[in-house]
Amino acid sequence: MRKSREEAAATRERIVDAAAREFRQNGIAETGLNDLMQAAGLTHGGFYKHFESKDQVVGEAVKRSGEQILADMESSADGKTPEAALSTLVTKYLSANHRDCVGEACPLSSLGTDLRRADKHTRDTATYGLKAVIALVAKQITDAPPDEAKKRAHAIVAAMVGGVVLSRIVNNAHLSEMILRETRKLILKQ
Amino acid sequence: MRKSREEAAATRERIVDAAAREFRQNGIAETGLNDLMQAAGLTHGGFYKHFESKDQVVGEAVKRSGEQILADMESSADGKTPEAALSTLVTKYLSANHRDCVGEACPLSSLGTDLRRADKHTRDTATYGLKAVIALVAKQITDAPPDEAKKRAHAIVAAMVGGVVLSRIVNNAHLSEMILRETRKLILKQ
DNA sequence: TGTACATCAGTGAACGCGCGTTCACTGATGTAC
DNA sequence: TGTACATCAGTGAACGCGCGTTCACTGATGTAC
Repeated sequence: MRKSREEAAATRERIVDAAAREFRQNGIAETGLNDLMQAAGLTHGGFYKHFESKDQVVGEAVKRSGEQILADMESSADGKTPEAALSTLVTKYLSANHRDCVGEACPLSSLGTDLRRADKHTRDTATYGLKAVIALVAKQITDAPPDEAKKRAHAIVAAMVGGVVLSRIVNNAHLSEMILRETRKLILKQ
Repeated sequence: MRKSREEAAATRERIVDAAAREFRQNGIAETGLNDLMQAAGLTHGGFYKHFESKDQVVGEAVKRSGEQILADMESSADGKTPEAALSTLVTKYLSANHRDCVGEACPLSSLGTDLRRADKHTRDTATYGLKAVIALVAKQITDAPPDEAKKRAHAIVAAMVGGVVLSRIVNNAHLSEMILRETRKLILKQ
C-alpha cells in the first residue's frame, strides 16, 4: 500500500500537527508514539518511515507550535496602532481561552518546564521562538527607544508565560482569573 | 531487619526529601520509584511500606518543596523593611543561583507545567503554596491598601515564575541573564 | 505509451527494557504476660 | 525484668504493561526501458 509522495508528505504534516497538539495537552514524556500515531489516524509502526526518533518529532512539534502561535500573534497585531497591538497581544495571551486551550496554546506556557529537560535541538528551537515573540512585543513598545523596548519585552513575555502557567495549575476559577487579570494589569499598567 | 519506629520515620523523611529533589531536577514522569529509592539509599521494593502510590509521594514532595521555599523566603524577608524585603525576595527568586539549583528551587518554577497535569491533591497542595507565596509578597507592598497589594502580588509572583522558567529554557547565558534582570526591573520598577 | 521491476508508506507483530506494583522472606523491634 | 511471640522495615525477585524501536510483509506508486 505504498502512498504517493504527496500523500506521504501530508501524512508527515498530520503527525507533526498531532504531536504539537498531544505534547502540549498531555506532556512530552506522557505522550507515547502510539498516542501520536493514533491521533494522526495511523498505526504506530509507520512512525519511523517519517522520523528518526521521538526526540526528532518533539523538536518539529515545538517548532510548529511556535510558528503557529507567532503567526496568530502577528495577525492579531497587524494593522493596529502599537498601543492597541500590545494591549491585544497581552490580553489574548493572558485570556481564559488561551489558558483553557492548552493543546493549541503557546508551547512556552504549555511545555515550559518540560522544555528545560528537552534535548539541545528542541531547546534551540524554543529559544528561537521565544526571541521572535520578544521581538514582536518589543515592536509595539513606542514610549522608549528600541533597545530599551527590547529589554522591557523580555520581562513582559516572562510575566505572560508565568501568568498562564500559574492560572492553569490553580484549582480555583476565581484565583485563576485574578492571576490572569492582575498580570495583564502589571504589564499594561492600566 | 525490622527498623525502629524512629528509624522508619527518618527513612520516610529521606524518601520525601529525595523525591522533592529528584522530581524538581528531572521531572515527575521522568523520575522512577527506583531512582527515588536509590537517591534515598534504599532498594525500590520498600517503597510501598511508606506510601500507597507514586501519586502520594508526588503530593508529599510538592508539599515539602513548597514549605521549604516559603520558609527560605520568610527568613530572607525577616527583620527587613517591607521595601528591602520585597527587593530581596524578588532578587533572590530571579537570581542565577535559583535558576541553576533546579532541584532545590521553588516547585512552581521547576514543575510548573507538570503540576497542571498532576492529580487533584497535588494541585491543591501547589495552589495552597502559591497562595502563601502571594500573601508573603503582598505583605511587603506598602504603597497600596492591603487588598490592592494582594492583587498586585498575584502578578508579581506570575512574573517571578515566568522569568525563572524562561531563563532555564534558553540556551544562551546572556539571554538568560537578561530575562532575569529585566523581570526584576519590571517588578521593582527601578 | 506500455510493460517490468524497484521502491517504499503503512501495517501489525515482535524486541528488550524499565515502569509501577506485589510478594515471600529476613530478622530486629515491639508487645504481652 | 525476662521470655515468647507478633509485627513489620527493608530486600530482592517477580508481575503485567506500555514504552521506543525494529522488522517482515503488503501492494500501490515511481522509474527505466
